Amino acid sequence: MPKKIVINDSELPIMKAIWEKDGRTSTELLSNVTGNKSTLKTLLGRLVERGAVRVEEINQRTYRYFAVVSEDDYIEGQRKTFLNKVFNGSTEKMLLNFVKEENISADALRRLVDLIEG
Amino acid sequence: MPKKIVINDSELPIMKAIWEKDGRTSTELLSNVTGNKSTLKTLLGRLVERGAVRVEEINQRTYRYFAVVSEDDYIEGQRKTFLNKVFNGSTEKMLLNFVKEENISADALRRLVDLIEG
DNA sequence: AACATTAGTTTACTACAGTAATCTTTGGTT
DNA sequence: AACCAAAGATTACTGTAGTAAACTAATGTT
Repeated sequence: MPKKIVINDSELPIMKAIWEKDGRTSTELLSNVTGNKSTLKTLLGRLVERGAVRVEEINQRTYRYFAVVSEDDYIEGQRKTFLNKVFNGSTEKMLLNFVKEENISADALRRLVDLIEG
Repeated sequence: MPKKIVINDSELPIMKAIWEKDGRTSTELLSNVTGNKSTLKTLLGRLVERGAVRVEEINQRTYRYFAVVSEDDYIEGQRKTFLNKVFNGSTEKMLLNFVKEENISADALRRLVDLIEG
């Protein structure tokens, strides 16, 4: 199995910017993320190192950055981790908790039902 | 605001054991958790240090452990973090994703609707 | 051409999670 | 009383996240 590529919290804003628009140069990219530029550059470098992001060299001073790990991959990983860790893998328990604590309306649920049933 | 008490992943099994039954001695407690005893003892100590767990001394060699951070507190923290981090705080997006990816049935949702509407 | 600006690389430091061995008591056993 | 087993405390080591300064190279500006 290809070992799971981790994206940690400080790297996430950078990934989000890449997901938002693939193939930007680092300048474009990082101008869309807040924080110390040097730090951001380090984080971007680590993402590349670990294979979450792919670089394409345009010329000696311009690189374009592309997501290797997709947002869906990321969400899936987070969802599964969360579900297992907090609700022992039970979607039922999870749903119940969200509905109760996040005040999800009956209407919102009905809309979901409609969506499923087409 | 009372600063948030973090419970990290390796500590979680210990907390779960405490939530399951409050007030056990460390021996009872840790026998319900797998892993190297020395490690577990360290983790339990850190939980006490950080105030997630409270100790009551019975006598010089026996202590009982009680949860200060409740399971609900923990779940709430995790839920909020997850929601913000992965779905930018949108319960709608989150629900949609779970329903799609975790194959939640229309029936399960209807049961939730009933529950809400009483 | 000299220089400042800026992109990208290297180095670095702290905090903390994860893991566990060792040391120190102290209560139980022979 | 002597000793052992076990509880708990102390110490410790590695890896990685988070943060950022310093260095280097290349480019555009005057």
